[in-house]
Amino acid sequence: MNDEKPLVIPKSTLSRMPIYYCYLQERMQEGAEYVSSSTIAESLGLNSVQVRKDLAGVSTTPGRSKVGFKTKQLLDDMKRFLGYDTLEEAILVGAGGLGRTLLQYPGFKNYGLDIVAGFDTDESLWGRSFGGKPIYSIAKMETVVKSHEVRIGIITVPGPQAQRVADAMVACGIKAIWNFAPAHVDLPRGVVIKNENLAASLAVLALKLD
Amino acid sequence: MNDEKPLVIPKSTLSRMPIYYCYLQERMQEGAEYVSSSTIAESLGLNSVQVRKDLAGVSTTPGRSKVGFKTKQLLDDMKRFLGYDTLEEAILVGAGGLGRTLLQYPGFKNYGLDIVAGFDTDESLWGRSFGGKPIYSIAKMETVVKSHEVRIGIITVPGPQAQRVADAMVACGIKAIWNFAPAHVDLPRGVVIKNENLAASLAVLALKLD
DNA sequence: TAGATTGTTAATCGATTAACAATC
DNA sequence: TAGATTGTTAATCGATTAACAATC
Repeated sequence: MNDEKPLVIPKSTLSRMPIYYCYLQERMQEGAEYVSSSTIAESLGLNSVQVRKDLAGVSTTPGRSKVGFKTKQLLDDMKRFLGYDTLEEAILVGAGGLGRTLLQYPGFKNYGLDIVAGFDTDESLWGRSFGGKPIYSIAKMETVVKSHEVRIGIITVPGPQAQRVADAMVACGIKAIWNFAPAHVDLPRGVVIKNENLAASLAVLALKLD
Repeated sequence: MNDEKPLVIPKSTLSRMPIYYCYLQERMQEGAEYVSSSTIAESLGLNSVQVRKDLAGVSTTPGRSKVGFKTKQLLDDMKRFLGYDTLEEAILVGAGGLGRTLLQYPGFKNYGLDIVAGFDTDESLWGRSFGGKPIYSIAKMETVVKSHEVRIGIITVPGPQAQRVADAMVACGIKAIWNFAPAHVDLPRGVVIKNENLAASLAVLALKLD
C-alpha cells in the first residue's frame, strides 16, 4: 500500500511550476482566497486538465469541488516543492555587466538563492562590493566554496573562458552550474548544468514573429 | 511532387537549434572542416539519431556518409534558419540594472537583434545613453516604434509594472515581447511572448541538485 | 572489404487532451 | 436540483529511440 504522492513529477510539469507560482503570488496579492484549475488554465492559456494534474502532483491537500484550491496553501506547497523556502548559497564568476546585475538583484532570495561572493580576474575589482556581495580574486574561490559548502556556481564570463571557469568550479566541489556564457561546457557526471543563452532564447521568439 | 524541406520543424528541435549553433561556432573556430552527427551527439549528450533528424530539417545539403556535414555550410544554414542573418529592431522598457546590461551587451547583433532605444519613467535617465542606446521618456515610445517599425519589445521593469508596459507596447504595434519581469502578462491574440524568469529557471537547476 | 557515417521506417515512450464519474 | 468543480481512466498526439538499409 502506498499513499505517497507520485514519486516522479514529469519534467514538463516541473517547467510549468514556476509559472504557476508566479501567477499564484499575483492572485494572492489580489486577495483571492481560492483559485480553480479552470481559471488558472484560462489565464495562462493552458488546458485545465493539465493544470489539475500538475497541481495534484504538488498540492498536499486535494482541491475542493466547486471551490478549487486554497491559494495560500497551494502557494506554500509549491514554494516548498520548488525549494524556494530553503536558502542555497552560490558563487558567481565574472563581475562584468551581467554578473553585477545578478549580484545586485535582491529578488533571488525569494527563490531560495543567496549569492555569497563574486570572483573576477580584474584586480581593480578585488575588494569592491556589488549589492553587498564582495568580489575576490579567483584564487580565493576554493576557500570560499569549501568554507561555505557552496554547491551552485554562476558563470557570467565571456564565452571562451566558460570552460576554464567551469573546470575550476568543479575542482572546488561545485555540483550545479548556471551558465550565462554563450558557450558549450563539458562537465563530469554528477555535475548538473543549466544553460541560459539569452540571445539564443530570443531567437525562438523572433521566429514566432513570421 | 514536393521536394521542399519538412514544412514544420518540431518545437523540440527548434529549442535545440541554438545549442547546435553555439557548438558549431566553437568547432568552426577550432578549424574543424567537417562535423558528424555522432560527434555532435556525444559532445552535447544527445542521441545521434535525434541530431541527424534535427540537422536534416535545416541543412540545405545532405550530409555525406563517412564524412558528415561541412561545418561552414551547416553554420550558415542554421544562421539563416534562426534568423541571425537579418537584424530585427527592438526597444527596451526599464533601464535599471538588467535593462542597462542588455542595452550594453554587444553580442545581440550576432543573433539578429538590434535594440534601438530604451525607455524609462525616471527623468534623470532621459537623454543618457548606455552602450550607445539612448534612453527616452515612455511618452516617446510610440513615435520610435512607429518610425522604425519595431516589432520586438523587451520588458525589464519590476514585476508589478509589467502588464502596463506590455499594454503600452501592444498599443504601439509591438508584436513580440521578451519579458524579464517575474510576472504573468496577458496579451491579445497575435502578440507572442517569451517569459524569461531567471529566478524561476534557476529553481529547476537547484531541484536537480538533490 | 570493413567500418563509419548517412537517412528512413517502425517501435517505444511520455505528455497532452478528451471523456467521464464523483462531489458539493 | 443543476452546475461548477474535482480527479481518473482511456485515447490521442508528438517526440525519442531502436532497427535497418544505403553510401562512400
